[in-house]
Amino acid sequence: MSGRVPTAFEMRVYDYVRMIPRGRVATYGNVARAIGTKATRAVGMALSRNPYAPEVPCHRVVRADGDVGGFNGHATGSEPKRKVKILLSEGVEIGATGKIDLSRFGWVADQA
DNA sequence: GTTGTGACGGGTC
DNA sequence: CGACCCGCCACAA
Repeated sequence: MSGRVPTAFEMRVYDYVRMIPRGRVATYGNVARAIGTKATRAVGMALSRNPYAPEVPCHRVVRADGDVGGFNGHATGSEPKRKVKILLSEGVEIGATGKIDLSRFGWVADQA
């Protein structure tokens, strides 16, 4: 199994993402800001390494544009975005382009 | 210790 | 509108 131990930074990301409620989504920049950093990319990197899946709902973390991001973004034609389906299952509305209305589903820890 | 890259964001051309 | 660039922090080689 993985001999790699998650760093404190990654733990902050997981801890925040883990408490995202169902039917809501947070943006990378939002998470980065919430844990006290500006590295939106580092947040994505931590989620890519997400050893706590599916406990940590990485699919609930989307881009600031409302796009699902790159965790499954190679859905060309016949292969639908798996994470998108999960989000739809959780009650998140997604446009035909795969965009999410952050003004409605965008979640912030401050509201928790 | 240095270099490059990354599941990003925002600004500019 | 889309394409391009820069900057951000963290991590792997």
